[in-house]
Amino acid sequence: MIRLFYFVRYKLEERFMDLKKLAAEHIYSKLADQLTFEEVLGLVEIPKITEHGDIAFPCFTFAKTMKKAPVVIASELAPTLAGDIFDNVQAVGPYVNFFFKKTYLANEVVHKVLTEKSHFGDLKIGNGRNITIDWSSPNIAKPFSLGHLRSTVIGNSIALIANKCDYKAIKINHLGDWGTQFGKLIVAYKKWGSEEAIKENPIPELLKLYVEFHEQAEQDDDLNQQGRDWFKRLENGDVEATRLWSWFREESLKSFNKIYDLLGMSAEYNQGESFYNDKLSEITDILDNSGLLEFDNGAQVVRLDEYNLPLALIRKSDGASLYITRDLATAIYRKQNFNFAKSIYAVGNEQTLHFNQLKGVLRKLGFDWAEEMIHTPFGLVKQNGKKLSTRKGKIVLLEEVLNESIKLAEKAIFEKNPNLDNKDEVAKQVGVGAVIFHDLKGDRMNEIDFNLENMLKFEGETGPYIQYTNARTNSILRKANFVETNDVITLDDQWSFEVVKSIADFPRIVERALEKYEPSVISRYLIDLSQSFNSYYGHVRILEEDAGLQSRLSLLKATSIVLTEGLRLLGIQAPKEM
RNA sequence: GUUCGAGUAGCUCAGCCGGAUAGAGCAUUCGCCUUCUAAGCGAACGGUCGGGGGUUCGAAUCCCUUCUCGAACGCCA
Repeated sequence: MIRLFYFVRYKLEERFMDLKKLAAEHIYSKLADQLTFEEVLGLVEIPKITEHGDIAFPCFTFAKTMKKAPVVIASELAPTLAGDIFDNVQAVGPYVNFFFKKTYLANEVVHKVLTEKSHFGDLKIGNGRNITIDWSSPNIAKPFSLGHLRSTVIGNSIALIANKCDYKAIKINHLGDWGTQFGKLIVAYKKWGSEEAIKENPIPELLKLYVEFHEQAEQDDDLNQQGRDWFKRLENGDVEATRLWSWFREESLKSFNKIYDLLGMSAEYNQGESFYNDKLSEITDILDNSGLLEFDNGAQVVRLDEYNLPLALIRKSDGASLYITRDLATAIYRKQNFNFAKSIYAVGNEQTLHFNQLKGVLRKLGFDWAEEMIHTPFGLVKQNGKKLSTRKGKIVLLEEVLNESIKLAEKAIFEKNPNLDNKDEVAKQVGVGAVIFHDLKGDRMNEIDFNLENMLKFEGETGPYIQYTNARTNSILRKANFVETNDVITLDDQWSFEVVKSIADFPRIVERALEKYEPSVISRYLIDLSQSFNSYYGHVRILEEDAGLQSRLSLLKATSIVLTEGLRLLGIQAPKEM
């Protein structure tokens, strides 16, 4: 009874949306006495070569039980596996190859997308539960670097993907707004700074002070002590220290917000490190009462041998807290206030050990939700094979990169489509889109060697290429005054079929992107879909006045919906014209 | 040294819960705008999937080993 219910639901909701499942269900219905549905699903695969059909069923595993050669089994099996959703089911060597009926699949897929619109691919996985995302987290008084761009863009996309899967994503900007460096900055400001200069040009001036401090401190160690003293005063609520700190923080936030506006991204909460200043006592009590703390060379540590991790240093010899202490308080605060189903940290690869230790300590403290803390690391941004260093003033300013990209987009529009209405807006969408896509195109863990020229390419596997493909579909739909109908889709050429199959894949892609917390699953997919579409466009004339016109336009509409939605999941706009 | 990550075409990468002839983009060469946006399409060129061993009917993919590169590794964050 339960099984039947499942089966009916499955048919209604998913039947047409996943070629593998669709074929597996069919094969299972013929081989139910020999295999379970899951076994069939595990065996079916999508062949690399189109001549081998849309779905292949390898017969090697039957060879032993049936005591026959796989080739023989395949040829015997093929005729029994035919069905009305297939044009052709044939044995080729040890495989049974299935060819879907193109018109059937095109009709199902296109109508489903036109009906569901941007909700196509929505998945009911999260049941409305919260996911917190430790997001962006630039350091106050330092420029917004390309490293923070990665956290911003990756975390934002993971949030959007989670929301599509029925989670409620909460991005929390864990600003680096506390620590000894503010003591140092205060020292530098008092020695060399000017109020007017900072008001005029906040971040570059603050950066100048920061760099100057580190240069001077190399000669004069007393400066470091003065820095520590001023930070102590700040912690103790000294009026002057607090005033300067607040001012630096405000000026920095203003300039960060300019960048967030440009990217079209924002946090649900700005809760930086300073936010937890008055929330450390709880974790301190928990640790003191846990019996886990041990003294080691004067400092207090927690051993994590059972996780094969080096011990975690929790408290300095002078009793002061450390990074991990603050992060423990942060994790507990987030659990208490947001009751997250998962807590994601979009933070660089170099902090993997830190997060493993954080998780280990929480686990030893008996918090079982530590299992739901997920660090989604990403590779470093380098230049000429070297890490970018703020301290030496070697840094690439994100704002300049974005503005340069927008300028190039303007130039491209001026050359290619000078009559475009809202040039400025589109240039912004394309320029910013190029930078975002470049960051999200590859595996998170890949290191990025910064290269402005590569970053600002608008041809090939780029953001603008996807946007252009979408603009193309919209241009044709406009020209044709397209109106949706319920007419049966009659597409049966090979090029449109590739587009149909790619569209049908979208829900699975969303699911996979969520499973792996990997935006590049989406970006890769969008490249595939765009290539399929552009190939179709190159081979078939869409605006031909014949019986298939409405079908072709419907496919374009469906393609546009999926491209737009996919770009949205990356945090990229999809202009209808460019 | 220990622990992670990575090594696939000249360059940047995809494929990695094993499957049939290892795929894209860039670069190079050639072709396609008097009909839908050429930010495009088609074609050519380009490979000891770091090396070695193993498991398997079958390995770029799994296991072992080795080399190379990167990151992290106690009082910074």
